Amino acid sequence: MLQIDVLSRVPVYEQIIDQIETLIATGAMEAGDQLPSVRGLSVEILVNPNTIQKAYTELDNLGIVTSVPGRGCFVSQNAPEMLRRRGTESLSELYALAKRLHSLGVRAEELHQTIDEAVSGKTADGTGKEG
Amino acid sequence: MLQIDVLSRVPVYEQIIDQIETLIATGAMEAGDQLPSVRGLSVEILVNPNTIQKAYTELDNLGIVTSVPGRGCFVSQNAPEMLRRRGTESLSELYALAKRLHSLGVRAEELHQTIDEAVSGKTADGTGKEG
DNA sequence: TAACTGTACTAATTCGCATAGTACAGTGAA
DNA sequence: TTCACTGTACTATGCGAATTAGTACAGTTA
Repeated sequence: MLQIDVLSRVPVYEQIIDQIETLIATGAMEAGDQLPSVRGLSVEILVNPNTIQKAYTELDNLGIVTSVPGRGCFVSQNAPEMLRRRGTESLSELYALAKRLHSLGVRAEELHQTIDEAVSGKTADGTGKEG
Repeated sequence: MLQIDVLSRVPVYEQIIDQIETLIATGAMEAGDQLPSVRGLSVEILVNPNTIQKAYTELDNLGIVTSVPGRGCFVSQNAPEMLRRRGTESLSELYALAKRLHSLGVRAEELHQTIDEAVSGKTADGTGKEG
């Protein structure tokens, strides 16, 4: 289900958060759906249960999931709205990164083209920008 | 001269690298210009000399500056070209971030608008996206 | 000679991340 | 009730990156 890269600079618990957010945002998971149990997911992706719980707790604090002791962890009703708001707030990161690249000499046209590629899911040069 | 944010998740030595790169890219520093000495800068921005040296060493490895033992550290002749190449390579980061924001529900138009704001150095909503 | 420059070490500290283990309480079906 | 599941809480530990501290060496230049 989830793909964890232990070599990444991004902490495992953040990778879990990001991927669950993506699953919800893309419609792969809907409001009311139950997430994998803390212990079950820890076995599946070979990660300590504490790390899973840390991710779930943060998702709960973000209002994206709702944890019910004894029952499980479920996608909250207003998760899509929270995610969109979260994305809009993160536009500041895009702003800062674009500003930096532009200051380094990258043309505005290249920046816009990269946005188009990201939105369409394609790359113009085939260099594999995911990696 | 340099502004260090010790509360940032970005390591101090990376902040130093980024800001010196920006100074060169914007023309505030030119090829042949001498950088502050390791010890001098450490006193000025209240950072350990080893941290300064780590930044300088990395800038040297990137071909952006040239260190001369006994003389000092200078902006290399082909620094602008190296910076532009570095910026182009970093487009993959912009690609990944844009892809993620789009998956969270942020419209392509908002992404392009943010790029425009970053390039022009202005914000449409005045929320202070730098911060 | 003296004061600067970059460079090269070792040691210690701090902090975030992750793991390991144990324990407690709520839920729901057999 | 019993049992297996659920989330939650807590302590202890290990690890690695970042940073600081201190010392030392060699080249440059007035």
